[in-house]
Amino acid sequence: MNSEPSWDLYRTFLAVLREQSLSGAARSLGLTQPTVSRHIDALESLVGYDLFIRSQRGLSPTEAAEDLRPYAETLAATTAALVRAASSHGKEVRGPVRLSVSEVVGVEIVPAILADLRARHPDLVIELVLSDAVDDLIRRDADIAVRMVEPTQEALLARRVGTIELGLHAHRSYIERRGVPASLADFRGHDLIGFDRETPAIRAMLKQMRFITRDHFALRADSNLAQFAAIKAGFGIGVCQVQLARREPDLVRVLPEEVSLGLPTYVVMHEDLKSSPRCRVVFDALAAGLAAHIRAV
Amino acid sequence: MNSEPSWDLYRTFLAVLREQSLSGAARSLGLTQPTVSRHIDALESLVGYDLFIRSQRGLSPTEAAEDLRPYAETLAATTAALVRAASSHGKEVRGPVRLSVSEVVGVEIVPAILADLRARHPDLVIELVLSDAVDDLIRRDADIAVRMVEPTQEALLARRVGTIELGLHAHRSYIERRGVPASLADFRGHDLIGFDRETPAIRAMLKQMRFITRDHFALRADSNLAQFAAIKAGFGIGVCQVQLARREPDLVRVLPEEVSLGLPTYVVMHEDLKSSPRCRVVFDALAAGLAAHIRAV
DNA sequence: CAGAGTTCATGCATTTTAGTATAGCGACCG
DNA sequence: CGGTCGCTATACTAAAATGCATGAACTCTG
Repeated sequence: MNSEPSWDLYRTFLAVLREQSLSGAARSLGLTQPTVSRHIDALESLVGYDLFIRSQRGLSPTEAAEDLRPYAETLAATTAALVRAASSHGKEVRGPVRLSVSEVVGVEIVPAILADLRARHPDLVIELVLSDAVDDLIRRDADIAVRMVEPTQEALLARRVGTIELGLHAHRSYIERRGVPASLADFRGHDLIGFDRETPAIRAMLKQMRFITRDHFALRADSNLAQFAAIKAGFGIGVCQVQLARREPDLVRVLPEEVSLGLPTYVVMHEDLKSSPRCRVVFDALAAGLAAHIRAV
Repeated sequence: MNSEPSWDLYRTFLAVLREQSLSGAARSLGLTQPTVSRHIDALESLVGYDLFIRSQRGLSPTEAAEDLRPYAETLAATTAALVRAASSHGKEVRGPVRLSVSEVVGVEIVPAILADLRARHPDLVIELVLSDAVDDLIRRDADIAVRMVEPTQEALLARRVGTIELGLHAHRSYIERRGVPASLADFRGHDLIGFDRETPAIRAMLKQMRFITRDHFALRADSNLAQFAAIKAGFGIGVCQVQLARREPDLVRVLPEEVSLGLPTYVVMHEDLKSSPRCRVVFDALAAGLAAHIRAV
């Protein structure tokens, strides 16, 4: 137990965890393999036990190393956030802003908003992360996020932009081929598009459709984007955002009375960043753009 | 914009922020002043602007440096957590566990629980932090926390241990001198002990005592511990935990019907740590100890 | 089964980084 | 007002970390 080790050891440690080899880690860090090797040696002699099992085709992490991984990941995310914050100090709107949104929102909604924003601020750089993880902001994986649950952390600044509505939809070609189900019970004879693994959000949805379980699905996909694409391709009936479906002339809503779920939608940002002009601008643009999207008929 | 800088620069940066001088930072880090100076120089040339204003009596951080501070603090907390996690790997219950509890809980309740625990596990080391900050766990400032609000982060493992009840109390000597107030309106003629700055928790309490405002207090202290001590010293009437007051033979409860507030109490831990025996043991001991304390007559 | 392409480990030279010593400047105190 | 003490900045030296070159072991492929 010497004095605290160099923080660089943790960076190397994480790289080795990710690359599963000293050589790979060295490449990704811009170092050489012996250096990486020495870093890991130092870390291991520091903690007093082995972190990796060496072999000729790489290093495989021990259980202990995996336990330490989340800390190292947090460190990496935080240094990245620090660099982002540092690289864009000042009153101008410039530098990187890291954005975390869901797949569907990131592909179908925000690009237009960002394009418009970028036109107004040519020095703005957007890093777009497609993720639903709620703690992205706390862990500094992102500066700004769009989330469908109300944020409860005090350190977060949230603005509600309306309610995204989910509903059942199908392509016109499918409806012409198979007809419209008259009721939920009528689903038995239809091709349903649904989830693969169950998540809390999905459980809420299922409460409305008690007859439906995972077994009824003819296509199972966890990606909402893939589900949406399947609906548009006429594969069958599935859930998607009502506001998005309206933009597609050939999508029709199915059983709007029986199945509807509103997702309160928020733009969320760390409170620390509210004094940052570039984050402020992106935050406001997102809030305005999403609100307009949600209100659109 | 070179390749990523050494993470050690961030550590030095934080030390300089804290010590407000290169020499002080060097002392706290076990480095020398020129080294620290070079680190700061490197960081400044990297971000492209000044982080500190040099003077003969130290360095004062610029606004930009203060903006970066929270990131550096997170880094420090995370490395510390990593070291803690690393230093206690294995099946035995040993090594440090960092505990974050409120002042009152930390002084009046937990010590007994910890003493008992330590007797059973002599290799356990407890780091006790007296804090109410809700994000201590996410930021890895602590491994385990006792909180009076329900945690909402998914990554947290929480166990409810009961409800801590708050009520008005006074020392017998005070009551003998001044009598018991007959109603809330009767408080005017009494010496009240209360808060200095208003917090969300206090606002909830105040709803029950609409007649009372900050101006009525004869003693204002933000420290609940100081308030409790003042009550015990016979200074006047104040709010404290009912379960704690019961242990003091000379404390009597005032207006139990009119003023009562239940705080749902949780022991909270990061989900990552549930596989760590030492954390598990502390978590369970806290849960059991607090539950027993709350149930005690 | 041999050769190409990986991997990690090790010895040595070099570069980088840290430490030592010192000078200069300002504040504080008697 | 002079002496002391603290701070930072700079030149020089020592140490430490890195890179290079190489060797040995293993995998994959033709």
